[in-house]
Parts: sequence; C-alpha cells; structure tokens
Amino acid sequence: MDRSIQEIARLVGTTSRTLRHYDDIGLLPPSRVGGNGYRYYDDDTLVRLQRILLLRDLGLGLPAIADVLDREEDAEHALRSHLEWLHREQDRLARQIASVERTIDALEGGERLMAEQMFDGFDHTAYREEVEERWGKDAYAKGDAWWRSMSDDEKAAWQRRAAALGGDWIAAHERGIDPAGDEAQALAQRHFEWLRAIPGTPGGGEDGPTKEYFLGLAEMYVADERFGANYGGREGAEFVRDAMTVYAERRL
Amino acid sequence: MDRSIQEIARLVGTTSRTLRHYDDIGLLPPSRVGGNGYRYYDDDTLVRLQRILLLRDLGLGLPAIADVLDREEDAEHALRSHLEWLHREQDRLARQIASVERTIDALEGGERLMAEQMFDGFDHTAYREEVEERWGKDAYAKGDAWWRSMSDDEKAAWQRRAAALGGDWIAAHERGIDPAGDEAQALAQRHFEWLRAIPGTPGGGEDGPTKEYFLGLAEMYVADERFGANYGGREGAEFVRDAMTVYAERRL
DNA sequence: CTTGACCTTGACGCAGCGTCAACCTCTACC
DNA sequence: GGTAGAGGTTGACGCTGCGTCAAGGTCAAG
Repeated sequence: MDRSIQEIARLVGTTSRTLRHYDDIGLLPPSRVGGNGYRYYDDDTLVRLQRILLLRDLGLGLPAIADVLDREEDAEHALRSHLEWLHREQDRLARQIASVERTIDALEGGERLMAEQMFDGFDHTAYREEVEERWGKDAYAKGDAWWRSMSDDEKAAWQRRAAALGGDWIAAHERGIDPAGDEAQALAQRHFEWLRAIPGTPGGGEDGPTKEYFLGLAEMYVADERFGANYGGREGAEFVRDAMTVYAERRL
Repeated sequence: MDRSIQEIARLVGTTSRTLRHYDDIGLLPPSRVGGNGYRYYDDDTLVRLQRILLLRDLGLGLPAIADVLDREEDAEHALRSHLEWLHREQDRLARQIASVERTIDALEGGERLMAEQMFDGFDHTAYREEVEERWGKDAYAKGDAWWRSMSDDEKAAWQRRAAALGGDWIAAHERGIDPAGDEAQALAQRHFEWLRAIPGTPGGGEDGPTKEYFLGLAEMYVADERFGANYGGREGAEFVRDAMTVYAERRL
C-alpha cells in the first residue's frame, strides 16, 4: 500500500518539500524509491512521520527528534529538558515584554523617565556588561542590591536628590557657563559627593568613586540618551561630561 | 574623538563582527573610514549604536530598528506592534508547554487526578459567593461558562499550566529571591498573562485583569489556605502576594 | 501525441551574526 | 630597519527548517 509523496503530505497536513527535506537529512527516508527516483511511503513510514510531526509541534528540533526516534533516547528525558528550554524562553519573553512596556511608558511619559530609569535602566543597557567588565562582577550587583535594599521613601529621596542635581546641571548649562569654571566645578564636586553615597561604586564609600569610574560615567551620560535625558539631553550631557572630565583630571 | 572598531565594541559590549555587519547592511556606517579601510566611530555614531542595541534587546529586528531610527517611524507604534508579537509568542509557548507536560504525563503513565484537585479554576467551588460579591454576578457566570465550555483535554491543559506556574512560584520562593526582583516580577507577569486568558475576570480579555482584581486575588491567596496550597502554603502565598503587589503597583 | 498534474534534483533566501581564512597595517621593541 | 604581535580588512561558509523558483523527466487521460 505505497503512497506517493503528495498523498502522504496531504494526509498529514504538510508539504512534499518538507518530506524531501526529511529525506535529505536522513530523518525519514521513504520506504521505497522507484527506478524513476519517485519516493514512496508505506504505513510504517507514515507512523514515523506522524511521530515526527507530533514532536515537532512540541517544539523539538529535528536533530532532537531523530535522537528520540532512532536511538530510543529516553523520550521523557528529552521532553523534560525541552520543557526547561520552554520555561526559560517564556521568562525571557516576559522580561522583554516588561521592558518594552516600560519603554513605551517612558516614551509617552516623556520626561518621566528621569530617576526611575536612571538606575533601573542599568539592567537593560549594555552598560551592565561594561560595568561588570570594567569594575568587576560585584560592582553591578552591589549597586543593584543597594538600590533594592532601600525603602520607597529612601528611593524617593534619592531620586529627588538626583533630580535636583540634574536640574542644577541643566540650569548651569543654559546659562552658558564654562565647564572648567568654578561654578561648573562646584557642581562636579556635588556630583562626586552624590556618587560617593552609593556603596556599589568602585572606590565608593569614604573615598568616593575612582577616576576611571567617574570618567566612564561621564561618557555614559553622553552615549546613552536615557542618562543624558537627566541632564537636558545630548548637549546638556556633553556639558556635564566636560565638567566632570575637568574635575577628574584636576582632583582625582 | 574617533575610536576604533574594537574600542567601540568593548565600550558597548558587543563584537567588531557585529559592527561590521551593521555597516554592511547600512544600519550603522562608521563616521569615518581611513585610507587603509579602517572604520572609525565618533560620539554620534556611538549614540546611534546605543539606541540600536537598546531596541535590539527589546527584541526588534534590525530592519525594524532601521525604520525607527532613520525614518523617525513612530517608535511607540513600532513598539506596540512588537508587543503584540511578544504576547502571541508567549501564548504559543504556553500552549506548547502545556502540550509537552501532557505528553510527559502520558509517558510516565500518569493518571493523576491530583491535577483535578490542584486547580479547579478559581471561580469554582466555594469561591462563587466571594466572586459574585466582589465583582458582580456575571463575573462568576462568565468564568463558569468559560470553564464548562472547555473540553476535558483543554481543562487538563489549563490545570497543568496552573500547576506549572504554581511550581515555579514555589521554586522561586525556595531560592529566596526578592519579590521585587526581576525574576519574581517575570513570574508575576506570567501570572498576569495567565489570568488574561480567562474571559470572566474583571478587565479580562485583551487588557487583562484590573489592578484591583489582581491585588484582591493576591490577598486571597494569603487569606485562603486552599489557594495558598497551590503556592507552597502560607509563606509561599505571602511571597506570591508580595511579588504580585509590587507588579500591580508598578504596572497596573 | 498532447496536455496537465506530479515527480526529480539543485540552489538561493531568510536573521544575525560566529567563525575561519588569507592578507594588510600600526605600534613597539631591539 | 627588522620583527613580533595586536588589530584591521574583505570574502565566504555555517546554522534552522523549510519556501520558493528553475529546469526538466514521468505518468494517466483524452
């Protein structure tokens, strides 16, 4: 009872191209091949095909399917590890959804991405990697833990402080003062003191941030618009960076 | 202020290969190309790169990113349609997970009616009165009709999904993570998505449950031990409630 | 014998780069 | 000024699972 490739395809709801592909990779050779090259399938191959499609619908890859079917590789085990995969994917998607929604909120909120994004954003920018790479794995973790450890009131206070500092930077920039001048340097000093309060910063605590960290941060303000937004956008951030750079060169 | 390709790559935590790819497809041409063919990048291109990577992390494809950046194609709109994508993907994954679990159960000869007891749809049994009292007569009726409309297989799948979610909550709690942290919040997100699938929930359907409903449910898990049992008892339920509360405050 | 449906074997395309390969270029040190 | 080593360049293949032509044989029916 051999059937042609099209018959089989229609029977199980797939295409002949797929069947030829499965033949090509050795997953499902036809039961017989005519002298003309035509592929023919009997009931056994049909059963095998149905198993293949079942596993495929579960999301398994073709090599994994081959393992399960051919080597009688414990199907349950294969499915369990596949299940972990699916769960991780789902979590990843959930996090992405959260990020996208947050970004949309920020977009429609415009300026509202101020302080909240300021630190929360650390999670999602590539700077996390940079922070970890440059100043060690625990630098990020410490900062993060510190932030999470605060009460809502403390967080709010911190954000107000950050907003005030940002506002003063913006005002200074708008007055067109010299980044290397006294006023701007006084702001840079405040910025330094402010950072000193974060336990996670490299060189944080009594001594305050290191020169490298301080300079890296300054660049970050320019490079990342979400940070830059705290200082009046691109040009404001450049002003802050310039002032911070001068400060770092003179004092750190 | 030009930097080499490697410097830029390290700065943002990617590879030079990626940058050359972005150049190839016209997504991010270098600001300058030396006579030797070397690519150099200035601050502006760095900013653009940051944006690219941000959008990429949100899951957008490179062409979509180009649209957003170049044609000033309304970023919010792009993100919203991307969000729909993500939701559909999540649903697909949820269904696959349910199928895989069902298959595993079938494999181990599982004839567990425990699942039936595990979660009989929360609008059932004794909750009828409370549901009606809080969210109106038809809330219960809708949920009930929805539940009855499902086939046995669908019911079983639903219960397994509930069981999986409960298991993940328990595992998360046992690992001692922060209810406000990313992982717990990702679970809360899943919980939200899961509820969204129930037509009877106030605010159910596209928008998902309302904040009030979500918070009320969270409290119910703690207050009623029959619910709490799904999340590892009293303490587990408190963990779930805390995470859900944080989620609701932040997102709903 | 012609027509049309069905079959065959290539081979490119897609998404986003990783990973050689073969070959310049710049910097530093002796 | 020679040499090593780090870093740069342009190809080009690989991966997943087929969709989609392209060019050309085969078979049943009229």
